[in-house]
Amino acid sequence: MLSTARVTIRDVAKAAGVSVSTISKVMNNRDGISEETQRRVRAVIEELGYVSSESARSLRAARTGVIGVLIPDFEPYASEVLKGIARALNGSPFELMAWSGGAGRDATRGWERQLVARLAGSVLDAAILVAPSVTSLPFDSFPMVAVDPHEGPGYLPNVRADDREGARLAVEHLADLGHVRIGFLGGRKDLASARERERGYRDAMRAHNLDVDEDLVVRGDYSRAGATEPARTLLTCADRPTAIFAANDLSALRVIEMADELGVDIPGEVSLVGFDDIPESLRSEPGLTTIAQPMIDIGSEAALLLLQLMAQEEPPERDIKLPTRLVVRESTRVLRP
Amino acid sequence: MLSTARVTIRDVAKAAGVSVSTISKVMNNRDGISEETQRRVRAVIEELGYVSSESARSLRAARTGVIGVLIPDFEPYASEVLKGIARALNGSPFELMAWSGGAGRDATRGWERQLVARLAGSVLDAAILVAPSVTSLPFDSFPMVAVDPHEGPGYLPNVRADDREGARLAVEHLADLGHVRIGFLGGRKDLASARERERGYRDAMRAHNLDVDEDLVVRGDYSRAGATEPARTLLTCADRPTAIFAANDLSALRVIEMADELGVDIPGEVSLVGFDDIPESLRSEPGLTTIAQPMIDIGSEAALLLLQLMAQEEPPERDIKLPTRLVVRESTRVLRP
DNA sequence: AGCCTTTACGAAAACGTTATCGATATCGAT
DNA sequence: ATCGATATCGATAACGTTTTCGTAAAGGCT
Repeated sequence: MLSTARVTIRDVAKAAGVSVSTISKVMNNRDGISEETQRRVRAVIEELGYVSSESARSLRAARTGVIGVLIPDFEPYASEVLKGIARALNGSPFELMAWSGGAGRDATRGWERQLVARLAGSVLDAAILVAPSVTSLPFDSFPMVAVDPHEGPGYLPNVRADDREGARLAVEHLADLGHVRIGFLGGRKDLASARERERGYRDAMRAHNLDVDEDLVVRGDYSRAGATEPARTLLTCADRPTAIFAANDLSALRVIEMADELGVDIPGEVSLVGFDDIPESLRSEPGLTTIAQPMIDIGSEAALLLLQLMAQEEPPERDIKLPTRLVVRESTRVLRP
Repeated sequence: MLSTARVTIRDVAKAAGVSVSTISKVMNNRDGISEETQRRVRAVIEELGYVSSESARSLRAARTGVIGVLIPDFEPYASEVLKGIARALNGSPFELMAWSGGAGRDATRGWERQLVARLAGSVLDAAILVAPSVTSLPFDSFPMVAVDPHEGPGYLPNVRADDREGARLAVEHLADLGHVRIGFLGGRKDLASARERERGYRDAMRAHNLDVDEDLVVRGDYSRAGATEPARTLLTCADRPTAIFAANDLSALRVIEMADELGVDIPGEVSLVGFDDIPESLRSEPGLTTIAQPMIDIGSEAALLLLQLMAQEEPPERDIKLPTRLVVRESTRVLRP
């Protein structure tokens, strides 16, 4: 049982007294093999515990039956989207693989371009790209769907939240609480979502006749670490804002940590709103008021869209935008003068 | 740019006017290639946008630089563990891949056995198995670590929670609240964790001089769907228990749904404790009292252990057991007669 | 009996890489 | 000028599959 060498299709062929091609045909349920031979071959396969090598199969075969999700990192947002994708693919004939290549060496040309090139057509039959940052991809016949992509509609078929409206909800909530000096901590500038949320922020500020102090507009990269300096800037600047809208929850959670370090009370001195409603936001102290986006549904919709693309069907909608909603917890409070 | 055919190493060789071997050597930073040639080759690679095919490379090369996490499904528990693994692997030279093959056709011989056989040695350099159910795996030289495995210590190097103690905490909590008729909804019987939690339940019942009514001991499979019938049994049986300890949160959440359907009030009529403390438990109505296990830490520890194994180091401990703790929310209440 | 179709199987060529090893060319030393 | 060492590169054989195509045998038909 504890064999060190892999048992190959050749071993099976030899043991069964037939050719390699026959084994392959049996494995893939091709016809042209007699019942009798099939039985014998299957018995040998079972006995030797033969399983075909994925890389060899991928290399040769046209289809692999696996759908890949390419993500920058296994962070909370991607994890939730993944759950949704898995749910939608459950019962389909496809296997699901998630590959995180963000930290890879060659970030210059876009991690997703590299990953797609490496995996497309051989390892993968199709892919869902989460937060891709490149404009074009060198593959036309390869089915792909983007979630929270770089470009807006028109680029790849994509699924996203209504980022602008969500941002508007966030600012409106703060304005309703009486806040005037509202700072903004932005996200990865290469993503449409970050730009849209900033637009929503500016729209809503204007709609409420509030001035945008450009000193209070800073940007991170959606990651926890990337939010450190922007958060410090906002919390320590001369005329500190009384409220902050962070473009995603991970950044907002970093603001909470920084505030704690700096002795700034949230929501006593500063109110804070995030975006996403990742599970972690529920556990923070104080609980984070945030704009919830339906991450699981986004994943499911993306998977469904991809399935349609793979079936050569023209999907009814190639730019799917899902609604957000405000979730009020403890990180926001009425401004007291 | 929109080329339909893949650009192979041969194309690059032709374009650069050198042999295929030279391209390969440049790609892999082997020496024996002059600076001058390297520059020219790299330029062509850049120009053509060449990226080597993962499957071809996997097939031939000894190492791939990829660590795989094999999970039955992208459900909350596995997702949290994945976050921990990703965190520990961040900064390491390895890429991370998660493959979900549980739903695969051939569940008979154990999904992880199939997956390992398919991926080991070619696609993957090493693997972390989450909740594997097989006793032995046909690979000795392939580094593997199990999380929440079938067997207890001695099988594969593994990381797990202190399941028995956790279960004890759960029952003790219910007993302290005055409950006597305490039901148990078990998990996948092929996993050690499920057996340990049941043992912990029985231990604690005995320790509190409570009888275990075998009619109140039912079993699911840790999944939401699998908990449906056991949950119904417990909630509709003649002499209904006043409290239920579910072996994991997913099952507990199903109990909440069932109770809602059946018009049973939680915690008014039945108290409920889960196990895991997955993010979803925080959002349930009522909030689920549960035994928290450090899923992220479990993932990190597993990754660290795997790294040691891959470096041929003998790890200080091959059976890592992490502590649990009781988290009281709203699904449990003092028994009122 | 002759011919054509069908069935069952095998030989061999891919798939795109990496690794081994041999072949030049260059150079310094005798 | 000869020799041996060193640098640079290319042919070629793998890696483990799938697929195409050919072939032999068997069967059905006139």
